[in-house]
Amino acid sequence: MSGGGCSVVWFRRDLRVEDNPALAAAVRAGGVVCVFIWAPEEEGPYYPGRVSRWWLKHSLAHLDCSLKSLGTSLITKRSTDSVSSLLEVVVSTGATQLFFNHLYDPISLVRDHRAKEVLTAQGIAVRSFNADLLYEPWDVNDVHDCPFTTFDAFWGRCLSMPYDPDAPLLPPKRIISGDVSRCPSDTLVFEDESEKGSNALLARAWSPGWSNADKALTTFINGPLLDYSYNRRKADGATTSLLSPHLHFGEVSVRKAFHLARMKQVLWANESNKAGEESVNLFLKSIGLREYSRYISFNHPYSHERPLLGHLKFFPWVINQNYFKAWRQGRTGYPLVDAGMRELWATGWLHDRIRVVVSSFFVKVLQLPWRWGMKYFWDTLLDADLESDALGWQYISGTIPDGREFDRIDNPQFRGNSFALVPLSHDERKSLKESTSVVTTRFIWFEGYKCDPNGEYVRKWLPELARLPTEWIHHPWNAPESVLQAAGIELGSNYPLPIVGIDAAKTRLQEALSEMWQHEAASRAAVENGTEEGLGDSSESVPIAFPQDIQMEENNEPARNNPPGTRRYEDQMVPSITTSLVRAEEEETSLELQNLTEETRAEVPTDLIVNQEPRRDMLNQGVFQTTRNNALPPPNAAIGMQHAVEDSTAESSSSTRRERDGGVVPVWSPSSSSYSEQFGSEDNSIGTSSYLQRHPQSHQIMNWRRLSQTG
DNA sequence: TGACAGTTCAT
DNA sequence: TGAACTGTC
Repeated sequence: MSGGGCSVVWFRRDLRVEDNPALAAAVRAGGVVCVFIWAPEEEGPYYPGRVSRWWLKHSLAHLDCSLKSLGTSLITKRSTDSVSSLLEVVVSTGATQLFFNHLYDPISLVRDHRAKEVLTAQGIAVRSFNADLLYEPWDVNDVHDCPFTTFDAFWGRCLSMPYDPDAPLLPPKRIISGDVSRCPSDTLVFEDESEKGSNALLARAWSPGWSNADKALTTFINGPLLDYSYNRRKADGATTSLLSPHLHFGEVSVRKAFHLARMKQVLWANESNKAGEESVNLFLKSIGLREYSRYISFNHPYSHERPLLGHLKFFPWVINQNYFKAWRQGRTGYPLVDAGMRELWATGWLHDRIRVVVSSFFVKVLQLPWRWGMKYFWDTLLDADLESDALGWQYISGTIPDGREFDRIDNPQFRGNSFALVPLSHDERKSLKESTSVVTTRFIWFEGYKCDPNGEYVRKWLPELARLPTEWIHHPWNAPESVLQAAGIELGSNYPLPIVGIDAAKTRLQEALSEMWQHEAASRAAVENGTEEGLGDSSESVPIAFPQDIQMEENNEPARNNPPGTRRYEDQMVPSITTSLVRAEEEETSLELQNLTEETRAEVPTDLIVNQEPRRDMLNQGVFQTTRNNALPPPNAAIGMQHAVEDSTAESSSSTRRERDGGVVPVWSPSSSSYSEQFGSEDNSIGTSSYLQRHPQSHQIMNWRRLSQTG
């Protein structure tokens, strides 16, 4: 044991000992105290769901075990204020240094900045590291030194950076423990009695913990990766990497995954194995999307609750809690959607393709507000991840520049080939011959035939449809009565009729979109006239509250011991999932968060430590520095007036640059505090979608500074 | 080789 | 829908 002068390593979502830069730096510095602080109330409405807490519990136990074998252990603290608890740990152990790895969700950005400030003020040396990304968000910029606004451009840049992502670090061989005799652990409670039964099933399918994650990675790289491109569209999870929950909790290093996959790619390229090469590209792209979600979150910290494209704030979402309930329960009448929702409920897992199916349906057919769907995913997914889920839902909702176009449920295809007008098959013609119908085409749900061609997935999760022939499995509403009878199905009775017809959905979508554009135009006109500043802003920027039935579903059963601030979905058929507290005062909370975050972004990192280590530490000089509006391209005529005005009033900022390994780390001065985010102009339009070309007035990302003023 | 139709797939 | 790709003449 070493006495004072030890280092505290603050573990969060980096629950591994391998390639953990904060841990490695602490080990090099001498005595180490490892701490995990459980303060879920700090997450506000994003209190972790049942399955997510289950994972965390086991991952922490696993980490503790590894640390014990290396010579120390994991101190756990229950808290409602992470920073205060952190300070207590530092004081009680006599530590002089704090090390942690970066997170990029809005709450962590604020919290970590505060931790740096508070501890630095106490004379503690604070250093933070990149353990979660290939490249830090502020290192990936376009030729104007602005952040990218489309994935393709972003990822293209990542793959052509002048320096490779850091090679993964080996686990420490031994850790000298700091003095924790005056720093006892709290017992952390991650599940209540009622949840234990459901959670027990999870252990059959999943093994949390960093070394299990490492095994999963190796298994995937040496096995399913080869056929990843061929298999990836199938609905069952057997061919995906299954790494996402491990990645969420930082049990596996994304850099290790990247380097291992790249090595395979080189190997397969030498063997002229085209499919293998393509598989690696696709796998790396999915890693890239995860990177991009952090990038978006860092550059637009409101992206989990506001559309990034301004005009979408005028979209009249359908506020229908019965639709929402039917979707959650898997009773929409669309078999693939229902199968997916039931799998999600039962297992906490969904194949990526099915996530796209159920969320597209949610947004485009039911036209429910995407944040409701995102919140439900948050509560139920094993790999719930705020940044990735926000990006996914914004993509599906068409609220990011390269997202799915919203105005495309039109004829006759629903984007993504989900609905297609197809000729009747031979069998169908035959079966319809007896009737007098002259129909020769029909709508089917085409996506179903792509990712579940034989209907096995649907039959697995919807046993009531098990006897329906494959021909009709994805569109039972088209099946002849005789077929339904033979399969024991009575639509509207033991399986629902579609709750919304596709034609009705298309009609409503068109009406809603024209309403949206009208409001958008009116708002813009008002702003340009200077009469009514931001007409419509008052409603636009207030997120639609989560549904009452979630909010009001208090759990009244006294025997249950829910974590504070949780609610239940009582209407679900499967018992015992908890959902997080829905904010009662949504508006205030958002505003507070935004202001806090803005404050964070407006300041220079207070990284006062002189770097002694050669490489990775240098990367951290610019940690959580603010934005780069000093490098914005000239205001574009196509961009709304209010932006031009803001640009003209924006303070110019100065920056200095430091050389690092051929790269450059920006260090921003306090004068770069004004934040004005906008899209580049046409000349900057790498990957600009046709949608935006058709609607240049919408070619802007919602300005977050204005939001915080008007929200 | 090149024009053209059919196809596939979107981050 | 439309860009990129495939196959045919």
